[in-house]
Amino acid sequence: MALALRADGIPAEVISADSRQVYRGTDVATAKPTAAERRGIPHHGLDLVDPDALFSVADFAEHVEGVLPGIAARSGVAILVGGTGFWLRAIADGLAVDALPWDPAVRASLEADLSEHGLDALVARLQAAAPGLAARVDLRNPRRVVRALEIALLQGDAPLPAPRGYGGPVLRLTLDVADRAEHRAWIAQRAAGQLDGGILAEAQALRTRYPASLPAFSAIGYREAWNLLDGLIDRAGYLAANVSRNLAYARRQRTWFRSAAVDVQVDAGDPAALQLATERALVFAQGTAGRGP
RNA sequence: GGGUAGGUUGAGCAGGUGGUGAGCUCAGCUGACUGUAAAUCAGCCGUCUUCGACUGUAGAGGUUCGAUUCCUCUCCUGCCCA
Repeated sequence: MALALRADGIPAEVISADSRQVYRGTDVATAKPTAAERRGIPHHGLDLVDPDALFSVADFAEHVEGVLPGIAARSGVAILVGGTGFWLRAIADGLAVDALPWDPAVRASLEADLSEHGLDALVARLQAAAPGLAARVDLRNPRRVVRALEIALLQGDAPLPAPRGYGGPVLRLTLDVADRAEHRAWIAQRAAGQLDGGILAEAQALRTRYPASLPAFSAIGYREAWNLLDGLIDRAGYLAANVSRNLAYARRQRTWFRSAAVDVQVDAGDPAALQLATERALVFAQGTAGRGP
C-alpha cells in the first residue's frame, strides 16, 4: 500500500503499532519485517529498545508524536499498522494515556501487596480511596486493580482524562481472513516457517542474555521455543502450542477491531479486496492532502 | 487361550461400592480493556423452547420401586502369563 501511494507521488511511511516489535532482537518470533520486506519504505516503531527495557503505550504515543511531524513535513502519509489494539486506539483516537500519573516505586509496592495480601485487599483499598475509579475498573483483573490503585494513590479519585483525538483524518482498515480454516492454515504455515527460520537460535540467544520473565518474551513463540530446546515438548507440540496461542491472539484482535469505527473491512484471502482497499487508501490520501499525516 | 486393570461430555482426568455425576485442566467460542496489552481478565463450553427441562458413565440384556454402582454376555484398550 505504501508502494502504491509512493507510485502516486504520496511519500507514505509505515509506523508499526506492535508492542513486541519495538524490542531489538525479537525478529523471528514477532515476524518483524526484514530490511528487504520494507522495500525502501521508512518504518517507524521497530527496534526502539532492548528487551529488558519497559516500553508502554505512553512510550509508544511519545514515539509516534515524535515521528509524525517529520512525515508531515515531507508531505507524507503515515500508515499505522498493527498489531496491538490498545496502541492503535491510543493514537487513532488520541487516548490521553500519558495524562495519568505513574510511579514505578508505587507500582512495585502494590505488586508486593498483591502477592502478599491478595487481590481482595487491594480492591478494598481502591474502593475506599477512589470509588469513582473503582467503579470503572475490572475489579477481578489484578493488573487493572494495581494500576487503578497506583493512580488513586498519586492523584486521588479524579475522572479519567478524555481522549484528545488524533487531530487529522483517519482511514481505518481491518484485515482478516474470512475462512477460519484458511486462517488457521496460514498461522500454522508461519509457525513452521519460524521454526525453520531460526526462532530456536533467537530464543536461545535471548535467554542467555536476559531473564525469561521479561514482557518482551511473552511474544508468542519464545516460551514454546524454550520448552522445545529443553525437551519438554517436541516439534509437533511446539507447533500446536504456537498455533493455538496465535489463534487466541487473533481472536482478541478481532474484538478490538470490531469495536472500532472501521471504514473498510478487507478479506486478506481475497486479492481483489486487497487491491480495492489500496485504491481506497489512495483516494483517501489524495483527498486529505495537507490536513495531517 | 487364561488372568488383571480399565472404557465418563473434542483431548486428558476427577468422582461415583443402589436414590445429588454436566466437576476440573487443556483445546474451542464470545467479550472486556486510558502506562505490563502477543499481556491481563471475564463469560460460555452434552442438547433444548436456557431463572428451567431433558439426555448422558463402551454396547445389549437382567435383578430392583429405582442401576454409573449389583449380575450376565459382547466389544475395545493397557499390562502379566501361556
